[in-house]
Amino acid sequence: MSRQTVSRVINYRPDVSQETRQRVLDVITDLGYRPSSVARTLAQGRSNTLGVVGFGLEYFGPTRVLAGIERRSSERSLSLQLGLLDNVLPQRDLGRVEQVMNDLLSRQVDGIIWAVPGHVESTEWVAARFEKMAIPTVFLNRNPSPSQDVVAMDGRHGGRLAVDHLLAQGYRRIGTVSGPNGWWEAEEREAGWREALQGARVDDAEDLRIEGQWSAASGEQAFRVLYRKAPDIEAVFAANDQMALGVVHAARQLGLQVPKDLAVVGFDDIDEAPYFHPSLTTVRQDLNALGTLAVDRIYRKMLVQQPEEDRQGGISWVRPRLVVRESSLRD
Amino acid sequence: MSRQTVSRVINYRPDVSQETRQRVLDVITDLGYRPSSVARTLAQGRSNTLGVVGFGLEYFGPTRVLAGIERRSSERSLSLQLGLLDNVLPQRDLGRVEQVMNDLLSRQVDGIIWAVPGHVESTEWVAARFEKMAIPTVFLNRNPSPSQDVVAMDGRHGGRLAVDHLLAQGYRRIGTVSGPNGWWEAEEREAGWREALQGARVDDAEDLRIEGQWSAASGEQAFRVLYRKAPDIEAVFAANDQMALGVVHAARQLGLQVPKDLAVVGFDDIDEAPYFHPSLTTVRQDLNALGTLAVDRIYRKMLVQQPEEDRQGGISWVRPRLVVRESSLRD
DNA sequence: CTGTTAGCGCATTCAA
DNA sequence: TTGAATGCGCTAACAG
Repeated sequence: MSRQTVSRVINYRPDVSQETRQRVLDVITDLGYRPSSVARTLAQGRSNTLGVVGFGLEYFGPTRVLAGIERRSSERSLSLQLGLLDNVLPQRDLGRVEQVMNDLLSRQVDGIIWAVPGHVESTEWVAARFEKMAIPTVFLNRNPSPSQDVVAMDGRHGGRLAVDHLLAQGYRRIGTVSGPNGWWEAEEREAGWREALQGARVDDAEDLRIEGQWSAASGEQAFRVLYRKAPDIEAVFAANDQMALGVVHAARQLGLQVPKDLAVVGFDDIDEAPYFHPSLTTVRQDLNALGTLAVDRIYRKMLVQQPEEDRQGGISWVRPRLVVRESSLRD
Repeated sequence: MSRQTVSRVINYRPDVSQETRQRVLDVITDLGYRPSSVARTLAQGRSNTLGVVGFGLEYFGPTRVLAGIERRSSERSLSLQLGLLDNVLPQRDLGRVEQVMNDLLSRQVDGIIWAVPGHVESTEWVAARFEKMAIPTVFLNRNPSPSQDVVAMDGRHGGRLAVDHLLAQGYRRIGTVSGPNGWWEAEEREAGWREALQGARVDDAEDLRIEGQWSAASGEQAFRVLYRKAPDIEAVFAANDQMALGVVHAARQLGLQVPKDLAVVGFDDIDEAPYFHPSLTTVRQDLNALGTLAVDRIYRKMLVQQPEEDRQGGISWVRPRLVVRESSLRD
């Protein structure tokens, strides 16, 4: 029997007779034969593999997104080739970036999901880097661009949800501990805070904004500074749950009770949030959905033969929702 | 110029003249030539890739270990091929396991790190599954076996540290909320608890042991039951920080103050632990080191030509350490 | 429905 | 130090 016939069988081609197919299958299981996807990739030029450029594994968000990507990929029978970056600014660690990209490309991945958090100082660079690349790419959580496919969480909406909730309870002096300057997600959440306040005709809020670094320690530190500057602050929207935890911690040490003296809302809804003391009101993101969407999106791009055709790009938003717990409830 | 010469250049072979080498390198950068690792793998039979079989990305431990593995791999110029399992019992999800293993093997990975948490009901199966496999393999966090290479966290030691700390402060009625029955790591930590108590001649502790499921919710639930059975309980060693958080939560609702009425010690030292209220005493594991060690270990195995030679197996332990905070401090 | 020929891009072996 | 022949395991295109 020829190798061709075998190839046809393992590729589920219809043009093989039933008995031949069965005979081949029997021998295959007998011999424990395992088709080499390496050879197959070389011959076909495609690998059924997705390249994912991620950002560390120390943060909650990126990790959960990756989990979503992994699950959806395996459902679609795609393997993952993973490369992680430690710096939000790829251009600051060119060596590593080139190593990762090179690895992905030389392995013939069929598409790339760029899951490194967006940052003002990197958007230009990333756009340029991918400009001439012929490979289908989907970007996660960065600013929309007409020429790119982006899948993102609507942090602005989330910020509005959080602040509207606080406003609805009568709070007016509402501050925010934002994420690090320059991070796209941080700026979106902050914009949501600002828009909600403007919508309620609350002015002079800019002095109630302070930068954090995502960590609980930075949240604690930030609130200390904020409180010194504006002791009349009534509520805080923190751009993630860890910082919210830090804010609560600082408030307690400053003799403030949460939520009695200070209302706090976080962002993410990490698993521990319901068990904090007080339990934390927060904005929940469906990170898993984000990953799923990214895979589906790139999967479609991969199927299209003409790379020129649906270059339309565009952004898909995933909307977060508010989860109200104790930390924001005025008595 | 022949392809052979090019091949020699990109493989850093010594037998090329300086000028030829330079000429080739120039042309390479000019053309943006990128060697195909697929073709290289096919020709050489090795891929410079590590296969990692991990366990979800929803848990703290496995994720951090993976981070350590990734970092060390990239330092050693190894790529990662990732496959995730959702069930601790591989034999319960045969389809997925075979899919993952098949994928790794058909891609010619040079070694496999099995990073699925050990479980009594799976140890037999896993051992059998890898018995005849010729590929270098290192196992993470499972029971030592003479024939296998295992890298593991010494949870037993960690448990002893936690309980000795409680004993040193005069507590005697020390309970434990363990991890799910059957999980190797859970049983090790529990064994540490038991050994420490026996070492201090504290008997009758078995009624103070209750099973949790790693989650904060399960910890809360467990402590409620425990407290009902034994209201004289003075301290709790929880097998992870989330459950410890749940215990604190339950205690508070039961009218107990931590640490005044109940001392609590966790395990893991998640980033939020210092910011809990009260801040959480816990056993810190260097998960990054665990990953690093695993990569180093398999790297060495990969280099050995004779697969038979150093079949000695053996286990490498990583020792956790105690971090004392408020939740366990009497007075 | 099945077999033949050719080639994917590289490394190994041997010859020059 | 360089080049030529051969094969890694598979699939595309064509022929039968």
